[in-house]
Amino acid sequence: MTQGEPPSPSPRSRPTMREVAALAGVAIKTVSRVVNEVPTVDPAIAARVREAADKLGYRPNLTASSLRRGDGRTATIGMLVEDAANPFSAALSRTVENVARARGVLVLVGSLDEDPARERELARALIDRRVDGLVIVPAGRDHSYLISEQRSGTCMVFVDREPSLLDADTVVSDNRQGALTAVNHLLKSGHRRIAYLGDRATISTAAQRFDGYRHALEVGHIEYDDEIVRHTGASEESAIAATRRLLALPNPPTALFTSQNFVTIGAVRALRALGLQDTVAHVGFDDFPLADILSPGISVIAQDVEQLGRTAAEMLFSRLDGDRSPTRAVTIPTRLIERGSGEIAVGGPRQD
Amino acid sequence: MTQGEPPSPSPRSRPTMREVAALAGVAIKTVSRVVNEVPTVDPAIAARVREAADKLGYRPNLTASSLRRGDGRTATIGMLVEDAANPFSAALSRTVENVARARGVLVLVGSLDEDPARERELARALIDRRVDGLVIVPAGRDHSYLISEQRSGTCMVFVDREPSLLDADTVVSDNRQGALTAVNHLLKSGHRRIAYLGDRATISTAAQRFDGYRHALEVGHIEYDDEIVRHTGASEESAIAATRRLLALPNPPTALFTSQNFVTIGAVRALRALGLQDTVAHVGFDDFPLADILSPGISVIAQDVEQLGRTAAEMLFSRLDGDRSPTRAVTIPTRLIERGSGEIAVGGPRQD
DNA sequence: CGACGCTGAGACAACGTTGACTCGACGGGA
DNA sequence: TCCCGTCGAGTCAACGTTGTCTCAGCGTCG
Repeated sequence: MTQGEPPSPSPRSRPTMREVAALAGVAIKTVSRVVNEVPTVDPAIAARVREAADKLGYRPNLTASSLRRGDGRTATIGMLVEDAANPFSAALSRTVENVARARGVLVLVGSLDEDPARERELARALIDRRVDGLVIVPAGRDHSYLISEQRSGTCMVFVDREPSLLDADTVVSDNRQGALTAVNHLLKSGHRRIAYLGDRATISTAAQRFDGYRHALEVGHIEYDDEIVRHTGASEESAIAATRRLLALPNPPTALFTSQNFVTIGAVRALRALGLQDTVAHVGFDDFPLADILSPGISVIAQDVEQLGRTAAEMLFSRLDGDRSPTRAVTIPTRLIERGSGEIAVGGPRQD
Repeated sequence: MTQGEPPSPSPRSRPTMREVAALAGVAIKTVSRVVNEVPTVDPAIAARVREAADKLGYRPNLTASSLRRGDGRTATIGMLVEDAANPFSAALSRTVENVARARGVLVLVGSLDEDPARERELARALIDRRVDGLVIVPAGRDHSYLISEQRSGTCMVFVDREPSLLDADTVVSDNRQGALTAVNHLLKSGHRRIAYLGDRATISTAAQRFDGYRHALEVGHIEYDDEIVRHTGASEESAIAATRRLLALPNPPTALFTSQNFVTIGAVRALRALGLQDTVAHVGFDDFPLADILSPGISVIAQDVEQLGRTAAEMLFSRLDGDRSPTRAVTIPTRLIERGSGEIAVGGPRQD
């Protein structure tokens, strides 16, 4: 296991402009000018300064610079997601990173794990580091604690879920319409007993998707039945258990609408374990990798994660660029992808 | 789309200790003491200060604080991954985040997309922000540009891939042994014509896995055949094409060893498209979600991503805590998961 | 030939905070 | 009663950088 030398034999600290200036025989301010590429520096002197900087391995200190600078910008934004490891959050933060990258801005990422306390802590931690702005997938239901931050000039955009008790820019998927489309799609195949399986109803996206579900039933003149509705957590395990219970009912559903990623996967697992994957129709909200390769392929309402992230980031940067217009709420459409599971007719595999 | 009021009607800047001090009628230093919870402050005064701070919505400025403080710590580390959106990188950065979180440290994440220039840029950008340390999944083959940073006191740990031309702490999976295990496993089922399909050979992990493949063949007295070895890029598309070409050979392989995530998934797609998923044996390096739910399930050499990330983060923090011992190279074992695809016998489905 | 504008570099202070030091008040022991 | 130690709060400078101002030197034009 042991390999080499101590990593820093002489832990002397980082060179500063002062040292570069001394070596180049100029004033600190001149070094500053060269580093910031101010054109009014004699090329010969600039070259000497650059040489000295290279020799010492000088790197500018952005924290000091942003402290002194007029705008106080740190060229860093904060991003709060549900869990950096889950595909949705990962894709979202990557998109935001891409937009930020184009402007030389870095992204501090934090995972909330659906914990409102953690949301507050992390938001504060980011603000304490004076990030230029925040992109937030909120976990809590009360964002009034951000009002003062907003007034202090911290820009923020909410993605995927709306803020509560706070007026801020927001970008969300059209959850209600997506759910409605999903359920309508199942109705079209003749299903009349369609179960709802979703995340906790306190989560705004889940609530909206549930709302779409109910609305679709209403329009289709299907009586709502509490028995085949389950608001479980967003874990595969609880979704598996819930699906099993649903299908063990005396009058089981012939179709499932699952309103979240992990819930969908849990349902898929449960259906396969019961050998019902070709019998019970299933549409899930939010696409996931390999959904197309399963048999049957899983039909989903796909969110445009890239556009969610890009729009949010662009809104944030336009605020940072000085946009003072009223806050906006942008809705990104979803799209149904038919892969097989959602096209199963009542009582068995597709007939056509 | 339009919603509410302008987000910051009075963009007055953030209150500072000075203003809190003025409101509380004390000196700035006293505010500093209260904020830093120095115990030698009169409780009554401390309460007054806290009240003033709350009233103004005061938040300490960590950039200023870290600038002035002796250690210059920013309570922020940088993490460079291949692509924040891919499952391996996402899981890795989440684990690092977890370790950092326990210490009140935030993580700046950057994606390299296998671009060495981007690696240098981003590493510099992080250093310019004076992160306390770096966790790097390198893209390049020359890290000598980091020597001066290391000497300047920036701690760094490499994960998943070793550094080149630089002596630094490293945590990697046992790639060679993992590949060896995979190929041995296929040999055990009687396969003699085992194809290798992997990422570009310039990537150190790919090279090591390829090395394990060759070594296993050697030990098994199987002649190495260039024709069934493909060093493609890490994309599903190129893996699909390569797999198709392999299986169209006059003397096609009876088993596949795919040495990377996306390559594995590409091979799975190609096999299924050809209807050969139950005929050609297949072991992939690196596990992926839903690998168990496919039929057949995909046998893989699973990396312990959590331990990779945790070990790397812990090594970094122990350096930050002053550990000056020689650099270490830690190897994390892998483990074979049998799910079906790797247990297919020569010439068809498993017989037992 | 002298005044003036311009160009390029340096001096100085300040960003928000904290380390090192100072100073006043209070209490206890001789 | 007086001196000194202690405790709590304040003053000052500095972290590394940049905005503002100043100033020296030079060329130009009347």
